Amino acid sequence: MAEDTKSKILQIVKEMDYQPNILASTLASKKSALFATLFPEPPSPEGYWNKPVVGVNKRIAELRQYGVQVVPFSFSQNEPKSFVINALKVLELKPDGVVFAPFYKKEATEFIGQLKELSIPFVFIDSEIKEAGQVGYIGQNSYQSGLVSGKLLDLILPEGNVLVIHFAKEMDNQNHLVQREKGFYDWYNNNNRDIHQLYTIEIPDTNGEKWMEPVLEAIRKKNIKGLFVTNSKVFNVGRLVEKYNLNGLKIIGHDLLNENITFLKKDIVQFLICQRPEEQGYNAINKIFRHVVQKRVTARENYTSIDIVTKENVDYYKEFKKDI
Amino acid sequence: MAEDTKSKILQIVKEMDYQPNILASTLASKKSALFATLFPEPPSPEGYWNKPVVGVNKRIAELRQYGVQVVPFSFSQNEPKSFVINALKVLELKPDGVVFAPFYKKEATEFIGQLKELSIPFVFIDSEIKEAGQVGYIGQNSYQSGLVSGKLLDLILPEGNVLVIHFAKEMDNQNHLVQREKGFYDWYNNNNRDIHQLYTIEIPDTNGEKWMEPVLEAIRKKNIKGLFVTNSKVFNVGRLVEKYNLNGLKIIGHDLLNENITFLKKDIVQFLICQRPEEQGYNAINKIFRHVVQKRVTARENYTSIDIVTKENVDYYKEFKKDI
DNA sequence: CTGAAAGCGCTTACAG
DNA sequence: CTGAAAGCGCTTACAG
Repeated sequence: MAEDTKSKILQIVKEMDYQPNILASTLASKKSALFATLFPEPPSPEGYWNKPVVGVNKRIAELRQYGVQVVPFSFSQNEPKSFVINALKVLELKPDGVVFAPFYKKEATEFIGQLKELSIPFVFIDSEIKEAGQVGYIGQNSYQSGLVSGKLLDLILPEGNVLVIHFAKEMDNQNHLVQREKGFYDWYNNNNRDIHQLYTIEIPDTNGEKWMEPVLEAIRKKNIKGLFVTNSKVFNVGRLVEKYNLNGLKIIGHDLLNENITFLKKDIVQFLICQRPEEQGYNAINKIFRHVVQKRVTARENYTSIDIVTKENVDYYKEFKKDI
Repeated sequence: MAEDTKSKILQIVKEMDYQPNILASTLASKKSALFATLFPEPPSPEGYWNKPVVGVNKRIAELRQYGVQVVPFSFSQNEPKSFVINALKVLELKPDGVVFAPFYKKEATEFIGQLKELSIPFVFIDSEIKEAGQVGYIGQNSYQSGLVSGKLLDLILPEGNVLVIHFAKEMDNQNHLVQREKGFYDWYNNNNRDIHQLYTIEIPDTNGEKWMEPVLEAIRKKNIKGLFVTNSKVFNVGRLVEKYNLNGLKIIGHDLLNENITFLKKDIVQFLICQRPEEQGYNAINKIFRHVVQKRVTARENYTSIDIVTKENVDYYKEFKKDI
């Protein structure tokens, strides 16, 4: 076709503001796509990592019409090797896209190399590795959420020292729990709140109640009045408080697990910092779908809001609604 | 067809888990729908009521494929008559559904009667009238959000009295500003916080700076140390604070207007209670669409979260993202 | 390389 | 009342 005819037509297309009918387009094209997810395995049906899966499934159900399918994989939160094994399974599947949590920095980096070799696009969820060639990241800015936690604990704690608890093991510098801790400490440092002394403790294993001893000892010997738990496992501290009848403590943790909500309502936990994990799962699938199937450009980083949840507003965060 | 043949077929349909292709369905059916919105007119391009409109337009753009159109109407925030006039225009249009803010109780009730007579379904946004025959409500639980404001101001205010400011006029009992005030007072009453005395003032008009006088007088004569503004117009108080160089005041208001964010970042305002107005507009259109076009059943009440926003987390609330 | 034809999975008007 | 045919607005394989 002659160039000027072409441009004339495009001109008219523009004038009439023609918008292709996306329904007809996807119906006719019969494209399909296979995705894989690789998330930590929740230790119980109440665990945090069940929540992103809810959002994933919701979006997948909607996208089934578009011929989209997903195969879920998971790995142990205490076993870097299980990440490697399941990452391998993902690669064998040869999916059109992957959504995963780069939980272990080293192992995740290797996996990323393999994905790139096979030209499989990927989206990070929950925590991120910068500039790793990802389509995008869905999750919180962990450092900033630590700052918020610091501010809030500072606000409600007139005196006494503070204990930061990581219920986790194998943490490296990239880990978002470490980033939260860093933000938290920085609140106290940047605002010269040195009337409070800060301590950190790492609890790798909460089977049984043996883990309680060092925490209890720290609380008693170090005049701890405030506690910050860097992940969703703040319910452990709630149990400790009830078992030993501790009172006067101010406690901040993360995420709306049922047991955490119970402790929030009992006023044992004062604030939960939340991040809408179902929405993250939903949005992560949506992002890889838009990239792979619809070839749309999406944002590199979609930071989730840092929700401050108390007894009084918790009821309006519990539901996940994408269906209004 | 014989009954048993029918049931046999339905049996197979069930076994195969047949799901109709919604793309093909809407493409073939060529249904279309005309909706109307009736919102308060924002006093400036920065005003709160521009935000729900953003969400409305976003959803409408997506639904254009489905043959959905919307005609927007608005009314003055100071003129109940303008509500009546524009409600009448809505009725003349004979839309298939209406989304509106029942801003003036009496006038809204009359409008509702007329909508029902014409069998036009409607969705409330921002504030609600209970049991009025609405398809649903999208917005905050205002009373509860008042409680949250009370708690937060209480938390940051060691001593002194509190002034509640309504920048509004013609408020009746149903008004959600009154509900917010009620929740706020109840926080102080229920927790026996009578070391603080509470006062309320109504400012109907903020043209010029004459309105500042009574507020300033109250602050000075009544030992006011904390202020709670029941709507998005807390920036007025910010201006007052800067003009008269007041300091040591603790201020809580509503909504992420740019000027409010500025005062938040300057630490003149300590907390903003927010409600994702763009999402509300988006969801309200979605709700009327699902009801009218898709004949789906939706929830009667979709309470928006009561977001607690500070200097530290505000950056993660500013964007409206339905496009990830 | 170009253009007409078939088909995606439904709905609906219409002939029988 | 029933069932076959046409059509929704696109994509893509294919004949020329």
